[in-house]
Amino acid sequence: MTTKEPAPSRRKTWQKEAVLKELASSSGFVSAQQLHQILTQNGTVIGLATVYRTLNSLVSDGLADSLVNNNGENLYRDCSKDHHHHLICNSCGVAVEIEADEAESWASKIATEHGFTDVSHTIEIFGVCGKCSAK
Amino acid sequence: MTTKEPAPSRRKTWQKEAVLKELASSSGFVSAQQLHQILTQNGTVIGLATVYRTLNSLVSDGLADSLVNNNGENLYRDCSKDHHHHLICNSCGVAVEIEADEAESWASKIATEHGFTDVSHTIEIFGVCGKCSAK
DNA sequence: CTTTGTGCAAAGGCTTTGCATGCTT
DNA sequence: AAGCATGCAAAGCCTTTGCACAAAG
Repeated sequence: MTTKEPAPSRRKTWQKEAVLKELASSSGFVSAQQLHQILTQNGTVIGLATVYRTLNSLVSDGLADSLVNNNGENLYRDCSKDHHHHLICNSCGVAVEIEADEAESWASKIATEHGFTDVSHTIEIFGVCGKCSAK
Repeated sequence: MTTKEPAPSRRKTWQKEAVLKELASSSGFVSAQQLHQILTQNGTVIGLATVYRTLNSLVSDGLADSLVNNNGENLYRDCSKDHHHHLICNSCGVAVEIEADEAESWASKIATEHGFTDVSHTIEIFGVCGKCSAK
């Protein structure tokens, strides 16, 4: 396994700015398809492939974070936002932002103990929220 | 979004036993395709679709856990095994099993506080291991 | 005998890629 | 002018599904 590195973005295009802007104005994680749909609805005509490519380059440039949800979709988030995690309802999909200082420090401690550097992590909790389990 | 529930398994077949047995003898998480490949190599002739279906029913029966990795693949694990997490090297792919009691209890505490039930979580740490960063 | 499980192949959904064209520099 | 970025469509992957046949109860 080798870390793949899509070429970083060298040129400035309105497409990239549009994607980044929309990503920034979204709260929490968004999928590439959602982002594309939102842009389209806003009247921005942009190719789906471009959204994917832009998102991927944003991630490799460290401008965005990504994770994979339980449906196998990639979700993206503006990296400049506070680093936090989510508690996601498997039934209605609602995502609650949670404080994860404890987990944060635990993760970095573990990584350091094992000699790892350039550490990142994925911490997401799934379950069924109160409303849904009441049904 | 609604939690889907494939019908639970009612009949006993050698295919199910083979899948469960192989899952049990695997350490950590395995993908459906890996499992199918292993079974095939062992001389067990079984359909890929059957492996998928069996694995899914094992999960809904609570006999197996599943998660999605960064490539969008579903990974499965025998539920009876210890619950642990991984520290994964982005460069060489080595995966170190880590103790995560702290994180475990933190996760369930958070979920409970927010009224969530049927909780599961994904906690994986990525980084570059000592060997790779030395290169 | 009835019903569920299996196999195979086709279909689905998300993401990546090839290629020609357009835009940035 | 030269080269990266974009769009579109085709191709790739993993997973699910339809259907006929085999097996379990």
